[in-house]
Amino acid sequence: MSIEKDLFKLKPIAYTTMADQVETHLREYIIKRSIKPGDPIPKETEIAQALGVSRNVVREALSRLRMLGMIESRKKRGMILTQPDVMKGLELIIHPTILDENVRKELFELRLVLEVGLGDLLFRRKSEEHLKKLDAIVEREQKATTQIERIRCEIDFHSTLYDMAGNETLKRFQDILMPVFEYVVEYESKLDHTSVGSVTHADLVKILYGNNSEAYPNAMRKHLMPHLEHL
Amino acid sequence: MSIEKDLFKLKPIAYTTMADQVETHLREYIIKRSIKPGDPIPKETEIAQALGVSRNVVREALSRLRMLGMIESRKKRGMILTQPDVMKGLELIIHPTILDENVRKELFELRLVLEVGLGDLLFRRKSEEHLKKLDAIVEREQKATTQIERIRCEIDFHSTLYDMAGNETLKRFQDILMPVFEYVVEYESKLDHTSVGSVTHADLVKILYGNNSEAYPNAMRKHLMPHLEHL
DNA sequence: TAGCTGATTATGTAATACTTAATGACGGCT
DNA sequence: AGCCGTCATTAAGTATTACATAATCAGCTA
Repeated sequence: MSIEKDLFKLKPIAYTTMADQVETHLREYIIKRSIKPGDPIPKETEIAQALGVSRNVVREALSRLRMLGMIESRKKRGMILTQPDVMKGLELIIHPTILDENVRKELFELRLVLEVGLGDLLFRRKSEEHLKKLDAIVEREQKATTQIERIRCEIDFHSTLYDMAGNETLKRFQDILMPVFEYVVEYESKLDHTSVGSVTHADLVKILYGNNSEAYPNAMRKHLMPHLEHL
Repeated sequence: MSIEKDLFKLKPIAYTTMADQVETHLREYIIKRSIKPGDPIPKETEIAQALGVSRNVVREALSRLRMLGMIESRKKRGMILTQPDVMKGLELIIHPTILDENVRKELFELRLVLEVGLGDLLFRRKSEEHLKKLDAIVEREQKATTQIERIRCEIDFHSTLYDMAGNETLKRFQDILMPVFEYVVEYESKLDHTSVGSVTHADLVKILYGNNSEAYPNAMRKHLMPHLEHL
């Protein structure tokens, strides 16, 4: 029995196809020649010939890089390297329903970590505009009558925080993960009935208006406490 | 002039190839039928015929999903859905040299955010083992004579923190981003000469040994202060 | 029963031909 | 001379065919 397990650990023998090899070849090519966005890369036929494979295989490899936004191709003009969106890859994989329970849970933990650690970016980049927007959301929330409206405010509030942080990559990260969060929260809400932490959104806004950046992390921790207790 | 800018905003007209369409088709297929890892998906020829495209195009789409680890294929057995590694996509894109300056900076900010927010995971999951390991690293660091050795300790210390957090996804995230961090730190170190925050690694370990999880976030903030000041 | 053999099946690879869009050059027109 | 339309060219996108390869199964034989 343990022998079998050991055998499995040897993994299904890393079988690499021609397309795989061409892909890594292209990556290396790009890196070694330090090709920059906008620079052209060789034609499909040239690559095929140079590597001694069919154009078909080359196209598979290129198709992958294209999906990740690493290259763009126009007819006749050939293909050029493009500045990829770092988070594109994440976006392509993350779909709540195909992720397994545990990974969803881990991603949600990641969110908690991010929001607690967000303080310094917020205090450095906050603006009147953002703070007013938060005020408006808090007000909307207090007037809200339905659960749906409250949840919408909850989402808006935290999204606005990410906006405030002034980090596009982080914001994008959050946008991609959002659907997963909603999924988890929905699950959690079946356990405890939307219990609220001892620090409210209004409290957080008050802190953000001030200058005491030390107060933020633990305030946010208290705000998120209901979630943290699930860990 | 403003007219030209407006024209550019119309974007390069979302030109979608057959492969793109087949790809999204497959994604929808998988999601709508709620196919689980291990389940088989139709044969290449079946897909091609069903969608009225050449097998070639289908293979390009499948090749993409395969790269992301969403499917696996064996000859004859056909293809099966697999549990993708969420961070695979990131790994495929992130290479320090092809990322632009600004993105690298943003990713580094992300790191700072993560480490400050890490506290709750650490206090919930810490173990004697991990703490002892941190002790050892601190000791090694204090005995270190070369700059290289100190940097190695720095990396080990923070990596161990991520281990301690007991979140595989987060750990993987950190592992992927690491090369970028090193890149940024190298850049930073040319500005100020590895100035150290007022809280040392030893101080952090002391806090982690204790029970006061409130102390962690601001301690880590002080530790990272030299970096934070660059924001 | 065990094991060999060959048929079958689905993916991997190659080769060819054609379509389409973008580019540029040529040549004619005002 | 400068503008414009036409046409050839180029490289990517798509389709088709053929074959290689590996895994699986069924059937046959010892």
